[in-house]
Amino acid sequence: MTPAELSHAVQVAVRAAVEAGELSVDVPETVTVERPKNRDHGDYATNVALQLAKPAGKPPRAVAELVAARLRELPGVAKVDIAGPGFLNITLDAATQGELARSIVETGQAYGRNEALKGLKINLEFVSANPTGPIHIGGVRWAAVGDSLARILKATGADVTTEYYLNDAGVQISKFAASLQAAANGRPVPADGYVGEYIVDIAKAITDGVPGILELPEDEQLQAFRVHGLQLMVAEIKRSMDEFGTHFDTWFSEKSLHDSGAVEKAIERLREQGHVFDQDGAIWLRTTDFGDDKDRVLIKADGETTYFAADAAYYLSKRDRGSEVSVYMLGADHHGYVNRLKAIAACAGDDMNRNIEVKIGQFVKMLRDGEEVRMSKRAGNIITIDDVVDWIGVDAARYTLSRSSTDSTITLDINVLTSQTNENPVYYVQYAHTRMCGVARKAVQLGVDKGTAAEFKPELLATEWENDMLGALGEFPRVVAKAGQHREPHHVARYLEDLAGRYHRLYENCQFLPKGDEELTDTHRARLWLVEATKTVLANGLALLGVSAPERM
RNA sequence: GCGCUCAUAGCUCAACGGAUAGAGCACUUGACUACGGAUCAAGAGGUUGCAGGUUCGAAUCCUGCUGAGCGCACCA
Repeated sequence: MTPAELSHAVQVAVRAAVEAGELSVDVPETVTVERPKNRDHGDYATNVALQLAKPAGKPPRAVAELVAARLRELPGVAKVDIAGPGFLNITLDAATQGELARSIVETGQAYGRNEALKGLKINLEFVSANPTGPIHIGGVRWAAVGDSLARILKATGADVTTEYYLNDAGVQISKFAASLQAAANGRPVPADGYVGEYIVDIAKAITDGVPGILELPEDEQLQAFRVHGLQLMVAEIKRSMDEFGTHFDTWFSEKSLHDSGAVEKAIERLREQGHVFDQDGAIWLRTTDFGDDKDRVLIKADGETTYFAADAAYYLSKRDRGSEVSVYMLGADHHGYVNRLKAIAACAGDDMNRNIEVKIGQFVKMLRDGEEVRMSKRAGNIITIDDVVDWIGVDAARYTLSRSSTDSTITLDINVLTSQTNENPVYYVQYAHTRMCGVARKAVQLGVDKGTAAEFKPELLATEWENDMLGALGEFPRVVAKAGQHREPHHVARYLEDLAGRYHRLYENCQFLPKGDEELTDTHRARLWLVEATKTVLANGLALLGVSAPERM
């Protein structure tokens, strides 16, 4: 019996009590059934009686008794206790619980998928770092979290489009081009220009690849560096993302918004909604109508459109392309943008509490020899995505960056991650998977297998370790759904760590295969089903994080 | 000055408003004639920054305070 089925059963029990006239309350739409931390509290616990006590006008324990009496009648339910202030602690038959192992094995890669966000069209934009330099550590966090989130949202039934917004227009690109030109000509980098080895490398790649570029007139030469530099930098970013296992469905060009007239059209649309006004020779969007600190300029007095105008056009583009929920993942230094971005949606007539979500991710701090390594694209002393991958590898990088809530700043100690990689929990999780593969290999060696589904005897999975494991496996779809709904992939990572720990304990306490001269028993077979189910969940979970599930390490 | 985010074990971090706040690492003590010891068992480690409030119940929600990071452009 899955948690979802049990939740439904509890709800039915409440309804029966109401229909029998024993309870006078509205039947709740959903009933929370959770895995108690303390196993003395049964396989599952529900607080439904506590929540219904007040509206029913009865003591919680009295309500609990009414529900418990009905649950006890259900097949598969072994015991129902009332504990504490009125919790219902439910214990299932071993066979009912054990059935889950077969069900998971048969569901395979699809186990964990759910429909919590069924059909919801989500546009997920992340990284979107300026193409004026390599992706730095902050962007790496978003690459890991954003890509994992996309996988999780898909597993939760959403229709997801991932997107990288390329700021390929504007002043920063001009500075980038000027920096390349200066480097190529052996001139000092202009003020506010970009420095760093990558500038020299790209400049060299351009002069090598475009013969005669240094003989062009100054302005033509600058334009050539702009075009080729942008091209090379974007290619470099795409390569890094690809190697990091991060996929974007769309690479969206800011320049295309300007070139196509989308920016002007967006302003017109916002004007029709009545939120655009003229003042001091500039054209403004009245974002203060929707919680922003101040109104924002769309077109400056000199006639130039602002970056904010492109943002507005970009939001409308996402909307026009079918997005119901546009999720922006921004760094903590951009938190001031939250209100103005949401105001764009509101000014366009959308629901700013539903159609747009802006997630703020806290910084990643890196330590080396106990000192913080500052990251600055302009200083040239930067930690790039390639550095991180070289140091700790894709799996460890993705896992480490995905296992914490984006709300918290995280500190990565380079010395620890480079010298003692086994301190990273990803190895703990991956090792559990390799051990399960080892069991499978050993079984083949012994010439035994778990038998057919019809031969599987779920009631033999009765020890506390097996029960713990089954309970944890049953949680997986709910964990994925929660991670998707909260847009927080770290729930999946933490769950996998817990699962790996349970597996290691199970391994210590339950023999899966016959030793020496022993015969293969039904208990062995049942446990092999459980091991395979566990392996399935671990592999599915790691896949959601974009981390490999190795067969050997 | 205004605003956003954060504050949990020595460290890095968890905890749909639920029961005794948990993992990993580090530390102490044990377990390898094994299905991979990259493991397990046990121990120690906490007034969840401080003070109030809300309720059956608060690390979680509300208010104030303290501390930290960040942001407050007709820049991009």
